[in-house]
Amino acid sequence: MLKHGILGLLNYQAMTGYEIMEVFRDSLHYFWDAKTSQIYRELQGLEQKEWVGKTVVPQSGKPDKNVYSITAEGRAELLRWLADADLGLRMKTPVLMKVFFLGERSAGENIGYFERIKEQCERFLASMDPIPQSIEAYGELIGQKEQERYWQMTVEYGRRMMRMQIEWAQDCIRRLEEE
Amino acid sequence: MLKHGILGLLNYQAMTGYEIMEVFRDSLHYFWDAKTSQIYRELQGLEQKEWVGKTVVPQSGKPDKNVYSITAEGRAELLRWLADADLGLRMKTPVLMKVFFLGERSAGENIGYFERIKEQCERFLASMDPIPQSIEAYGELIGQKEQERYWQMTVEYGRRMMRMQIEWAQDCIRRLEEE
DNA sequence: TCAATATATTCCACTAATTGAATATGGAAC
DNA sequence: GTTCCATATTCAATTAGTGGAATATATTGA
Repeated sequence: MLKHGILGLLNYQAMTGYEIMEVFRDSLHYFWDAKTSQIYRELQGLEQKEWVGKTVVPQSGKPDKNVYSITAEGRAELLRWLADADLGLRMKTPVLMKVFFLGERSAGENIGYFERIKEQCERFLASMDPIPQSIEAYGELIGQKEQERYWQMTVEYGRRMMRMQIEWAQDCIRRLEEE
Repeated sequence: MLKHGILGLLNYQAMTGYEIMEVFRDSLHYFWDAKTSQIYRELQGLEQKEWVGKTVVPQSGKPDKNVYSITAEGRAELLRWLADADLGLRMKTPVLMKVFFLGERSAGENIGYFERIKEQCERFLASMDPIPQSIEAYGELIGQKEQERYWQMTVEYGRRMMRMQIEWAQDCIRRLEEE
């Protein structure tokens, strides 16, 4: 998955590992968390597969930059992945793994647990407010205005997800308070 | 995560790897998919950590059964994990990794993509109908009636998640049809 | 001027999960 | 009677991801 995410970004423009890390940290972070070390390792893997090429850009003083760009094969792989029958709906939901076993704790403690979920989701929801703006700015910057609508769809998903979790946590609290 | 899920199940009653696999396949599957081989490997890991103990039960004809049961340390670890500050909200959302890069394809193709998401979620939502019943039956079977309410909460999350995704996919289609 | 932050990358040990094959037996259906 | 399914477990190769340290320099702010 991360492999294809990186491929997708390099399809917009050539980038260094550091720049890719920044995009993940600042923009994709809310649906895919990637550690710097993994991004660099994936880049090496992509290079071996010849889905990306590396150009070393010497810099005076600073260490050399490795600028990666997508190859024709890489682009073909990106399109293959997008067309793949796997829609990407399967995912692991760690919060439910915990909730499933919450019976080991007291109802009071668990109400606290759901309150914290609500709080965290509310804070996150609020923090998403400026994202549509920065998406627009980024689209403008890299000259990819047509992509924006899809990026906005991911933000919309994030928002709906947070609202859903807030309502669900509220419902769980109601169930626990009921008796 | 899987480690703690297994620990949670063994906390209800002693089980073989095969029985744990069945629970994952039949009940936890919709929020945590676990391969049989991984369950057996995790059991070995849990045994090494002394969070579970193994009793070999000889069977006539059939190969011996390894029945695992939780230890005092295992139970302590389960409670520690439940009380942990990490609520388990961070997760990877592969569907959004794809949607983010859908701009490489035509609007028509992408409408098809979202239609398939809607269909799959609707099918899944319908398939969840009998789950609350089987949860009740399972709770009765293992004499854990008090746990049921938490299991029902995970089902409720699943339902809300599916409804959210259906509405979101519909919204994405609307956006793509708009112009 | 000192410390912190940003740029830029690499390496390592570890944990987690996937995929699939292999082994072995009992029982039910056809 | 044999094929398939359920029971029951193990092994191996591979991929994916975590967490953190190490290295090196430039710029910014207090």
